[in-house]
Amino acid sequence: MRRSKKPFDLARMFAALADPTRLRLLNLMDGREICVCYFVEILKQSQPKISRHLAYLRNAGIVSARREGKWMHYRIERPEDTGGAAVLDAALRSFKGNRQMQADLAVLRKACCEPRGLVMLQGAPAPVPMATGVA
Amino acid sequence: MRRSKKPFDLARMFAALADPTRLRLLNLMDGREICVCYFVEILKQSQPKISRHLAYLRNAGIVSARREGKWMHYRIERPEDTGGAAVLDAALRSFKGNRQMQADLAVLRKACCEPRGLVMLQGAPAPVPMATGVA
DNA sequence: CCATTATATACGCCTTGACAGATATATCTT
DNA sequence: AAGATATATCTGTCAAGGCGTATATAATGG
Repeated sequence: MRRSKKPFDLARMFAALADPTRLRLLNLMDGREICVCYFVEILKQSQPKISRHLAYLRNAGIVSARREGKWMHYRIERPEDTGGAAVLDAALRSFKGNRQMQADLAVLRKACCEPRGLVMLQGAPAPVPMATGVA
Repeated sequence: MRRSKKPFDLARMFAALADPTRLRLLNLMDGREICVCYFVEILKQSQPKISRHLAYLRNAGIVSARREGKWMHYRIERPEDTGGAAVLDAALRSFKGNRQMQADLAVLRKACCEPRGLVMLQGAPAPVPMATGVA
């Protein structure tokens, strides 16, 4: 049976972006693959809450997950749809000028340099930079 | 009392964009000021529904309204926030590749050329092109 | 002033999704 | 197999917001 590719749902993507916690998660994932424990530690939010928002982003097709032992790594999955990808890129770029987002990235950098400082992150796999995909 | 400018709420803007009807409205407003009756006629949706969605966009600061006699004209209001404006622009551009959006614009063009054909639009003020603001 | 037209808002119903807190699942370690 | 750890899902509660229908408001024309 013909399974024609479902058309990209822009409104759905916007719904996925319509939450401050999810935006912060995407900001942290921008340009790297990163483990759930980092999100929990950096955003200082409950683990179930982080996990639910990640699930939402997964269902919306914006991020993908990869398991590595006990750890789950999340990364941004740029939509194939050109318009969708452009919107997502614009969103990610807009984070650059946002205080909160800058602060989150600062904490991430610090956590990566000295994970022993963050009890939660001892032994956790460090985030891995990725090609951005943005030409 | 200090009324410092409230910071632009990106998540809120995304929430405003997270509805197909509102996206269709924005598409029709892209580059022109246009009267409510056109929305009702082109989207073939109930007048209260259209009006509610326009109110939502107004509250989100994405559009502004201007009264002219019985008619209300709506236009897109680009956010002052650079990132917000960039996201909105990307969204508007993404409509270009969308069937539905293209079809809506085709109906609009037709309605403008021969408003007598649309009973609802007899005597209604025609949409007026605007500078896009996108440099 | 009354009717008509254009638009906005109110009401009631229903779904989605946010949250906290409890619990389930997967993996590793011993 | 029995913890321990990392993450996911379930449960119940609540607020936001979608819809249709009814009604309110604003402007215009007799």
